[in-house]
Amino acid sequence: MSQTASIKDVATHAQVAVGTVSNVLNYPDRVSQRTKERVLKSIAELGFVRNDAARQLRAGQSRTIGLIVLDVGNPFFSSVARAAEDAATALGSVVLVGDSGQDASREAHYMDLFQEQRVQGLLISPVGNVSERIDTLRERGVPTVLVDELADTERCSSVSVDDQEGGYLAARHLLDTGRRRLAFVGTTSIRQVASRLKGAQRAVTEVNGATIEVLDSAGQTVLAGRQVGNKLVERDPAERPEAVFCSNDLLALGVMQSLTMLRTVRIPEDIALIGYDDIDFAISAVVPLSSIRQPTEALGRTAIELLAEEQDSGGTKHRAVVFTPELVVRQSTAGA
Amino acid sequence: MSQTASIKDVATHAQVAVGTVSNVLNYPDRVSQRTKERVLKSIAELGFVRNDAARQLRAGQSRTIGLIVLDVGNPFFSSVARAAEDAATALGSVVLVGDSGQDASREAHYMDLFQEQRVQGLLISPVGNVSERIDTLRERGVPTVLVDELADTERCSSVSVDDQEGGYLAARHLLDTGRRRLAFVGTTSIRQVASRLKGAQRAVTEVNGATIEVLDSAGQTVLAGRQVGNKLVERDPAERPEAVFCSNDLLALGVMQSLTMLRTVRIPEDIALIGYDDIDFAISAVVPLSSIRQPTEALGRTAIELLAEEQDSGGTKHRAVVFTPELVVRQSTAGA
DNA sequence: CGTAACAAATGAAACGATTCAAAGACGAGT
DNA sequence: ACTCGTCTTTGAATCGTTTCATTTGTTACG
Repeated sequence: MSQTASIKDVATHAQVAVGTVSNVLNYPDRVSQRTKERVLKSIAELGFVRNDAARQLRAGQSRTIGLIVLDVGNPFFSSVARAAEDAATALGSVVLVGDSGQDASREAHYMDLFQEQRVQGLLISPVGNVSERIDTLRERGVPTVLVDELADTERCSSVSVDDQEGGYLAARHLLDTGRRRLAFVGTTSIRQVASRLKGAQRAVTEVNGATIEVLDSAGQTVLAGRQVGNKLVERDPAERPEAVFCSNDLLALGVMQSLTMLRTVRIPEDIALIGYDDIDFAISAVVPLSSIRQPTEALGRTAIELLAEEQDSGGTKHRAVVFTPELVVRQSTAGA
Repeated sequence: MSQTASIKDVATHAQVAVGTVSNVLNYPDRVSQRTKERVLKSIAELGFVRNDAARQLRAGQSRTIGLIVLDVGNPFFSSVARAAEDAATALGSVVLVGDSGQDASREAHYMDLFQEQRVQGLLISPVGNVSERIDTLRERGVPTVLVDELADTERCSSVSVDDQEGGYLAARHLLDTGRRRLAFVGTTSIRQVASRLKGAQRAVTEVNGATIEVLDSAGQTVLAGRQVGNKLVERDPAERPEAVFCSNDLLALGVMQSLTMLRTVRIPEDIALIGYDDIDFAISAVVPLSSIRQPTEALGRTAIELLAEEQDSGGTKHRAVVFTPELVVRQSTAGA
């Protein structure tokens, strides 16, 4: 009783064949009421629990879906992850979450892991170049859905938000409220960030005399934001931008901390500030933060839906769903 | 080539026995240089990837550790989870994270799941009464470590933070800064929350004329905090508490949002506010939030260490590690 | 040259579930 | 009593890996 009982133990105990026990578990209708009861009783008495490894081995596939995100600590991703989990649970699957931390080797590590686990499918916000690996996976019947990244629909499906449009919305809003010398803060090596910048630059070209300066940050965290903010504070006031667009809210909150720390810079009077993602904490910031809202629940849910579509079609049909972001105006970009 | 190659395919391709391939993977020293190279070449050519299910089945145990938290969206837990993941990775294990959402049935669901997966061990912040299930698991050789909850060391190990002390520290600080009519906000049905309240009450009894009112919240989220905050705003100013102690920072941020929304209540002049957890966002709040800091990284890391100890000792030795929380004073509780 | 000692390679058995062709049980119809 | 059809049950084969007792190959030494 100390060790775990197997289906064979249950069969012996209930005096039936192993196949019958299996049927009770998987096709209850095939089994007569009497034996079903007897088997269930034995299962309860022995405390039998299915061995998922054995089941998977036989099935050749797990009921697991792999999800690789750039940072689980980032509310944007944790929200997407939660939505994906809920949707997957409804389909009887489990989501395994891996955090790449924007590190290509960690990303590769998780891909290896998921491949060993024979996951049903993969949802990924890629860091490195993973297209070859995705091709390999597809050949092997493991569909992939890119998350927060537009896919070539020849290869796989994707759910994303129009980052260029989001960048445009943010910059346009800053320009519309009278700011001209803008700064962009973000890790531009990340594709989404680069797109947001591109959108912002487009908005800037539409307005005469507007400029945008790019400040690269070491990551997309609150800490990285604080570092950039400190540099801004050190500058001669005349050299400071009139408005700062951060590629996510964590960065923006970090920048805000630095700027407001010494009370020499006022937000939004001296410098307007806008973030991206509209995380829950944006509204509670020192100065409530304007932001670009992304439909995280829809992203997570749709990712799972597309994965199911891929599976149903045998990995032949791909679809790229693009959501549109939304400007949320708060005090940090109030009147010029 | 479309389907996944098995170890047998590799063996055939490299013209060796399956056992040899297995040895190349698991005991490279037992294999001669020549064959090792040949096998590795075949592995690369066939794109062989280990089938983890088969390996687990044979091993009788997985390299997976289950972690069940109350809410992954809560930075406290995501930080603990990340630390645990890092520590587990160093030991060659993977952490599977389940979010119970403070729902006993979801918690049970994840426990079932983890048991089917034959996890190496379980880390859990319990919601419901799980002690019997933990006993069952222990009998079956699956050690459990309670996270953020003190364990009876007769049964299992635990890592926790002294919640009563934390509650005491928070309330004492409010009292020390001259506040007398306190309010406590939290979901008191959660044990940690109840302990924090108890500690706070202890501090209150030490000071003449001090009182503490308990406001139960529907959950421990920003939203729940906003609801409580709205009720406070609706009250006659004379009826409002002088200081509010929230059982976590999310709640506190929510309360802060409500109180500062209409600018009728000033923090900390009219109402002082202190939270719990000291999440990254606490410092960036409208009014930087005082809080009680918990050593999340140490919690996660130690949890994995204790799990390893349990495994080494065959589940006989248990240890309860209790960390001490720390008061972090910011503007939200500034001078009386 | 014989043999002991060691290294390397072998391949069948085992892990625990699912599947499926085959056998068994039972009742109805003739 | 016999056959047919339906419902239930059986148990061997299978999935892919690891393990380990055994065989095969090689070297060293007397």
